[in-house]
Amino acid sequence: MSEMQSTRRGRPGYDQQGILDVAVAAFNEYGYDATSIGMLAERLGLSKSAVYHHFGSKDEILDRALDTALSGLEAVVEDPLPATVDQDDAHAVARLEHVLRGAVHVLVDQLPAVTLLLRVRGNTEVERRALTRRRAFDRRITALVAEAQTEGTLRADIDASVVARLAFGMINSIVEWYRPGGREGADRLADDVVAIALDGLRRRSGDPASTPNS
Amino acid sequence: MSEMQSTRRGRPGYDQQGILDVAVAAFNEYGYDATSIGMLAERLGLSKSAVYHHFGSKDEILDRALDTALSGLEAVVEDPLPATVDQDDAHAVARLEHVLRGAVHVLVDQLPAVTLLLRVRGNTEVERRALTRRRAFDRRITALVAEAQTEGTLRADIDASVVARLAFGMINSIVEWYRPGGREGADRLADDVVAIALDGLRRRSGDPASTPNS
DNA sequence: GTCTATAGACCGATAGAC
DNA sequence: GTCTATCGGTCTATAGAC
Repeated sequence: MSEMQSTRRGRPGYDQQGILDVAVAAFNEYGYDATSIGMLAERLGLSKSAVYHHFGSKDEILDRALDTALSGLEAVVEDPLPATVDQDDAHAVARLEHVLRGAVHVLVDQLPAVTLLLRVRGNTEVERRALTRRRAFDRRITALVAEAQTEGTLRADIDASVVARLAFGMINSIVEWYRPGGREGADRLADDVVAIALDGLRRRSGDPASTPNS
Repeated sequence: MSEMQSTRRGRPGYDQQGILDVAVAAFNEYGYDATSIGMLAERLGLSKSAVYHHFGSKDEILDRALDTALSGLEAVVEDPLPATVDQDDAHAVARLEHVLRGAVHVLVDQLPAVTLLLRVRGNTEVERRALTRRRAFDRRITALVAEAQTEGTLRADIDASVVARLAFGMINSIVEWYRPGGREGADRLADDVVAIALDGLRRRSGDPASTPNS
């Protein structure tokens, strides 16, 4: 967000966000380590030194990109439910469904940054800080699952942290194949994820007949 | 498999499999690109040249490791169901469940190799060949899902390829957190995956009460 | 089968001119 | 804000002795 291409003056060139977009795309394409500053400079039509004018180090570029993804995800768990379905006996499961849908949307809206985040392994200090924030996010999801199990709306025969990990494993895997402009929109995709995770794929007696809509 | 530590003769040292194990562990820890032959040599207690005696290139090590994972997964889809539940109206869904469980087991048994496979992005010829084999595997899963939808045992309101991708996204995400020797065994984990994917997390009226068993 | 030594290329980062 | 030039370091791979 920040300033867009509103009132930039002086010599034309890249601002930090413009360089960031190109860098994240390259990191996702080749991997962070395999992407040199020289390659970024080439893609930007700049020299290496010009890139170093905008960012102090390669690590700093990564840091900024990961913050974009993490901020988006953190906003999802902090976003309270629009108080429509409030205060009944399915409060936690409704919040969980809300969070699952929100996560799918963040993932689709910030696809490059989230893709980068999910490939971080913790080999540098910047990466370890990002993983710490990711784990805090995971703990909040696990707590939400446990709450829904306690209120009786979620099956309680599977460990809450395993549920949280598998559910978000399913969501996170979307970055491996989702491409904007495809047939599947974010809303539809969120519907599919929620349908599988909460209600399951198996058709039970009493289900209405349905046909594929691809 | 092949020969194990049976009848090796001559100067003691590593065979290809021994080097492979160390290499895959290092690739997973630091990433393939960030792992130098020098680091492998150091871990093995050998020189760089000694490593090049066993493998012609870094790429060849990767190729062999990916083949291990892919062979395991391919064996799962080719493995016919033990003909117990054969020939009823739930043939395809039973085969799908069998494949889901088999995939979890391969993933747990060959954790390092599968982990490596799932991080391949297709930047070299070796990686692209591996991705081609992975896509062929995905297509067979999608076909199985479509078959189960046609026979009426799986809900048909979600595109078969989306179902296949999300289900295997959930399974594949296990490599991100599963560690051998943990509380969760492979069988138990496969139960959990099948329970969520096929029956869903939501508790429905009529479900027996249950308690967590962590 | 393992070693030392070295080649040739590329890396991240800096200095300083314009 | 962008450039050229360059430093010190690391990488994959090869050559050849033992």
